Amino acid sequence: MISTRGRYALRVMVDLAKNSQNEFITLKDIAKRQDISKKYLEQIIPIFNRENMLIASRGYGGGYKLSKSPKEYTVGEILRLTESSLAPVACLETKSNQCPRAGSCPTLFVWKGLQKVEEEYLNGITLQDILDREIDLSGNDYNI
Amino acid sequence: MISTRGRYALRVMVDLAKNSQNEFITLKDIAKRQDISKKYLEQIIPIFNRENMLIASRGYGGGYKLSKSPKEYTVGEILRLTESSLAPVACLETKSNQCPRAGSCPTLFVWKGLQKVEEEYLNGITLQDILDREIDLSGNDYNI
DNA sequence: TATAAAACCTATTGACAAGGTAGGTTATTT
DNA sequence: AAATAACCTACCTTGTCAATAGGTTTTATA
Repeated sequence: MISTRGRYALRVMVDLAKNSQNEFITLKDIAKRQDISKKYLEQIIPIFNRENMLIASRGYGGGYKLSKSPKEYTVGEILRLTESSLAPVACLETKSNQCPRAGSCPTLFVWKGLQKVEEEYLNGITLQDILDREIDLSGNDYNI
Repeated sequence: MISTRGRYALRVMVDLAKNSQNEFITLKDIAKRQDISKKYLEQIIPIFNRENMLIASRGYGGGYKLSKSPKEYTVGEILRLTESSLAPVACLETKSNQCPRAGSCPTLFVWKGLQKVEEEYLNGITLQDILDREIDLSGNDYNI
């Protein structure tokens, strides 16, 4: 299950994509707009700065803005950076988590396939896709 | 993330599909074969009995067997019964978990789409598919 | 009919991660 | 200098997972 970290991160990125016309947006504003604890966001969002996905500016007049066009961010990469793991089962998380029966496990391919399906889906959606979709939705949530 | 409950349940069902030629198989045997705590399985497997997916027999000579053909069980239904939730995010779990912003949330369609992709994948795999696949794999895990 | 063996039931526990809160430090503009 | 913003690190509370434990009920066999 995707945790609040990943969900909040995505909402912040969408907020930035939507509200920044090349000027810096403060986390304070985003936190208020999204109704998320600013303190909590402060430990999530710097991750993207380290990966050069955001440009940060400290001090008066500072804030964040995207470093690239919204179509160059996928939901998949945003979640990979913020979620502890996107693996659908523990035995696919790390090598050390791999179970000793992996070599003969008849169900392993099920989980590998699930992971593939998920990742392909998440890698196929960009921030721009979300912005485009939002225009369609404007005001209702019936058409999904 | 799929928990041990769901993973173990699937392994037990595959074990039954594979090892039962219409006779009852004890949880003791399955637990030993799968190297899973029998006591733990005892609180998972009766779920399937209640749903008439398994036939249980108590007492001497008793055990479990499938009530239908392996091709009539999907991974999806097995997981839905054993996992607390298959929703990819908390806000899709229950109505009471739905967030107040749902009506205007620009990211909600992403999660709904993810859920759909996952469920379609899991509903598309049967126990028979797993048995068939196992023959191919026999002894190696290179071809996935 | 006693006994063994099986499923079934319910409570409890220990560990761990999620989801924050708190209090500070560093950088930058006015 | 002062205000404001990002950034860092430690802590804490709560809930769930993954079992373990100790029983009860059912049924075939000796």
